[in-house]
Amino acid sequence: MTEAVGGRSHGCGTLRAGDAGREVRLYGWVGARRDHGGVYFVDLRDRSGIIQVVADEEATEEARAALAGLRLEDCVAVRGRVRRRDERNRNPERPTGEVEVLVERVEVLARCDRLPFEIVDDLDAPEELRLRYRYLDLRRRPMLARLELRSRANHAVRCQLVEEGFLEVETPLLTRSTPEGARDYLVPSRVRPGSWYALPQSPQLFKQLCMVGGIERYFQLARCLRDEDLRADRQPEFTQLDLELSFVDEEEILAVVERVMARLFAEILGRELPLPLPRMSHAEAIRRFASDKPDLRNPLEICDLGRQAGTIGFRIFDDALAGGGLVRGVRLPGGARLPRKRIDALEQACKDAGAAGMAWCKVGEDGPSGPLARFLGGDAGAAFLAAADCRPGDLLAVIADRPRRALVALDALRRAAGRELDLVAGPDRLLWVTDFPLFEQDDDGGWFPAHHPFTAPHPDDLEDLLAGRREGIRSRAYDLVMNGVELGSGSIRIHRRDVQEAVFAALGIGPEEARRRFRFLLDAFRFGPPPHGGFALGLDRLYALLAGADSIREVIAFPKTTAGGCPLTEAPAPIDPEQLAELGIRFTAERGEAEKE
RNA sequence: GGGGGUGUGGCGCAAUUGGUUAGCGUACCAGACUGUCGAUCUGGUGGUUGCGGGUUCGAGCCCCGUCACCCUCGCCA
Repeated sequence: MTEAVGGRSHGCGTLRAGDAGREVRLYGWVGARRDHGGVYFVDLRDRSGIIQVVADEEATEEARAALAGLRLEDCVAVRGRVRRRDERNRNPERPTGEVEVLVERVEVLARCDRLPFEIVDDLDAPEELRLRYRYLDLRRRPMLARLELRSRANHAVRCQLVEEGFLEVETPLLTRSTPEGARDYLVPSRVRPGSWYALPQSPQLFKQLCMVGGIERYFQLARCLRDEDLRADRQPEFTQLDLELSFVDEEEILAVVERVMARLFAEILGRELPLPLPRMSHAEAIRRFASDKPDLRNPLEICDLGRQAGTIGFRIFDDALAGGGLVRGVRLPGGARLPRKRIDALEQACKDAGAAGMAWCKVGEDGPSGPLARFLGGDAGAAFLAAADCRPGDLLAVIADRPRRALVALDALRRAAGRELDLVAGPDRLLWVTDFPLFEQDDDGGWFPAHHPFTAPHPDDLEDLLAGRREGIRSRAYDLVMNGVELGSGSIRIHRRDVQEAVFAALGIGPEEARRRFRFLLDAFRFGPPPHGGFALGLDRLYALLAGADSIREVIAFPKTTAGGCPLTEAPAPIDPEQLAELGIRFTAERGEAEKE
């Protein structure tokens, strides 16, 4: 490669005692330097690992000077001879710690400026800074390890599915708006001014078209784009393992996904994932955990106090029930010993989740105490506590609110209580949540698809659906949940025209609107569509869990900030007026001002 | 769109109730040191306290606005 050193012969991290005496040519970056005024050490690092390069009295004066002149993170080539270290100088902390490379020749390939942050494993720098210099962040071992994990996991997924007869198919990025319900990213068409592409929120319709096309078993590591606000577990662009199968029912789809998960557990974590995974209906999950993605490592459960809450004379409960709301609580076994401050923290968690407050009482040997206690004196109070199965030493926390908000608060309460009492423990807990409702209702009473409008209804509810009912209709949709995180979801799709029409009708989508939005799919379904269904697994979330990372940004090479920006490229950015003119686009005055400069 | 948090040399932090010249570690620069391994020791450079305004004799600290980032509710099937 370079004339002075010669072509690369080894990776730094690969050298072992058996290589002693060998001449090696290494390429990499300068890590720590240690200068003893006569003997110089440099930790040379490449992707394979770190090796100590040394210049002592055996090295030429020129080589010693060259090594001593290196700075942190210079990119260099080194030629030298591997030698075994004296016993007292070995470093058992490192795989290469038995050897070192006596330098013969050093060539600086590129100097490094002063660094914005240190290249160390336990870096504590602002994330924004790490993102602006992501290429430096990636030099850190933990980042490299996460990207390696991601690459190995992607490979394992592909191997498993190809072995099972799946075909990897790429679908368009420039497409038209699809029915997922999120905001689209739009791309203007130059050749057809006024018309726009949409970037895919998922390949949903294309994979169904693949089924009509006879692919039978499709998969893709698909990039998906949604213009919505971000979170620690949400990016505007993310990757999902998208798959679809023909001529199968739920059982085969769930089994395939389970085998993929088991393979990932085996290859990435080195652990066996016991199959089949447990299943729970959506209704049961809501009832017991106030969540459609319960963390089963948390043993706390929700109790419904709606029947007793109206009998104790507490106006907040009465009002909630009168307004069609819920009164439900969480019993914290042994929670009576919690100090007031910790209980306040629980209430704050409920308030943060949108609840007006949290009623609570401690249960003692001689009756309840705390704010709620004065309503719990008589038989009604005893019945109330009994309904929650309270025993002396417990803390009972109760939420009374409109149904949706109550459930959000109860979920938050359960999570916070699990944290406060340190109850969330044990091995990873995966489960299927099944029998989701087909439709959900927004606060204005409008109905929308809980999954998407091509989800098949549960066979037992088909008659009700065709009769025009919406409430309580179950679907053939299912979610995969791990440790309280929704990893993915899927469903059996509708392939019967009358059922599809009934669903559209239930959603208030008339025949014209249906044709306008989904014509290509409805057309395709005229030509002998096979029964089919599929699944989509959020790989960023899954890999974050497998890597033990707090945020999916840690397993994405170049992630966005919560405002959807990229600190590295400074995207999104204003563009030239000429580009806009060519596309026939003009900003409104207000926006135009903002974009000027 | 709503709520909360953070913002002080490149980076991590400190600075009494508002009070002298904004301090420490690390990185960086220079010097010393022949076996270190996140080397050590000595010395040094480096700050418009995110930005704008206000209160005050006096603001890193108090008030208002704004920006960026993070968390969260809505939103995202």
